[in-house]
Amino acid sequence: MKRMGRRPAYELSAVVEAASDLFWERGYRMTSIGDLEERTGLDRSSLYNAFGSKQALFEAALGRYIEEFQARLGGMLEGDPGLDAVAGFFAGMAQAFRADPARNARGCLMVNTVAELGSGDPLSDRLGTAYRDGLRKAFASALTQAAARGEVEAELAHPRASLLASMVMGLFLTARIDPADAAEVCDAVSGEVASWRLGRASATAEIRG
Amino acid sequence: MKRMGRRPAYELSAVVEAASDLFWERGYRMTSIGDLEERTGLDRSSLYNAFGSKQALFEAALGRYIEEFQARLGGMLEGDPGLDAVAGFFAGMAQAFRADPARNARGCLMVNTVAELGSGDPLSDRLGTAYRDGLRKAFASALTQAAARGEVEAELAHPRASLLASMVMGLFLTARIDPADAAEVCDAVSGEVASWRLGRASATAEIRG
DNA sequence: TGTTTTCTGCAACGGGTGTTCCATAACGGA
DNA sequence: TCCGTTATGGAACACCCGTTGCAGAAAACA
Repeated sequence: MKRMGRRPAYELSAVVEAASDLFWERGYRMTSIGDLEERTGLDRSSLYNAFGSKQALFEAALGRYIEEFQARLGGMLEGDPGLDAVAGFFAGMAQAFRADPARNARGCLMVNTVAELGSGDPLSDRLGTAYRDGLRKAFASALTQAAARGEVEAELAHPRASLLASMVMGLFLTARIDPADAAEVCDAVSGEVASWRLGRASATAEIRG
Repeated sequence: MKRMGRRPAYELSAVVEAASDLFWERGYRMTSIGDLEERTGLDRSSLYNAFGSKQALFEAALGRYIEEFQARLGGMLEGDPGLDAVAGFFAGMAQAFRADPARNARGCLMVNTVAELGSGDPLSDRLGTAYRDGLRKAFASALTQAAARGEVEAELAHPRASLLASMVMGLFLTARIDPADAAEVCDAVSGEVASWRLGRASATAEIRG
């Protein structure tokens, strides 16, 4: 039989979430072990006992963040999504930016990480690519379904999906400069997306409305 | 009469450029004085004698970068620009990404800096806002002129300019993940911009062509 | 040439970093 | 209760960082 020892005084998921928040605000390099102690409430020794290194804790935080992000992205695909779902996704971003500007001034942990660690770092490369692919696939899936319904042109689904993936990253970065401004850009994107509907000559009606 | 002392053994602009390159590749925090010594060829004491601090050198590097970037942006506005100039700007980005993928995997120094220092840092806030405004004004100017010619709708000029500004940031971030992919997205953006021309229902012709 | 001013090379400093070690505390099973 | 195991708290480690001080070299003027 396996013998048990002293039980942790913390909840691991809560620690990862707290660490994630901190990395999100300050970035990997700027966040020190001391900061993590303060935020998580755990002593350094407990952190090292649980994760082994700062980098491993960072990986755990990134993993958690990506999972959550993918889940929210999956929300866009629920219930036979069409062009409205794509436009709605950006409208939702706008709403989120406006609802809590201070929180959204952090942008996106994954975007920040790619910019900070950049290309060359294996972790950043791997997760950055996965992040981009997740975005692209979600948009491509929605736009392909919209095309099947005759809402948009089928052959533009994939280039437009890639475009929107880059757009999302740009929006998170813009939010880091000015969340209110980013919200307006979200609305503009939403309008442009709506204008992709076949049979309309311009996006005016969407933006005016 | 003013007495002169020993003359510097370096060219200041070359030092700033070398430092800029290094910050561009590794970010502010990741770049150490030792790295800067190695890259610039100057001793620490000479660097401190010339600039006073690491942060001041970074500011000089950022200033140089922004100037150069604004100049390239101004190129878009030369000679009565219209919608083609805007589409061409993104086509030019695509070309640059493809011509030197390794170099462009660094993305954009300003974009990286905003993501790294984030909101809160006064330098990043100031320069980030200036960077975004520069992009927006350039696009707005071109789109407004295009509208005056009847190429596009006038009332969409400003929201679309903001959208494109965020798009550019997203493109530089995408380039950091995969320059070849970023080049394709540039082409897609170029096609979408071309489709803004009044009297066409879709972007198909632009992208097919 | 001598003096003044500036730049250069080298060494060191104080502070902060991520990490490790160890004694002790808390728990489960024998 | 004793033992094995695991978590905790605290101190200390070695290292790297940005920065500074200082003695000497180089240039311009008297």
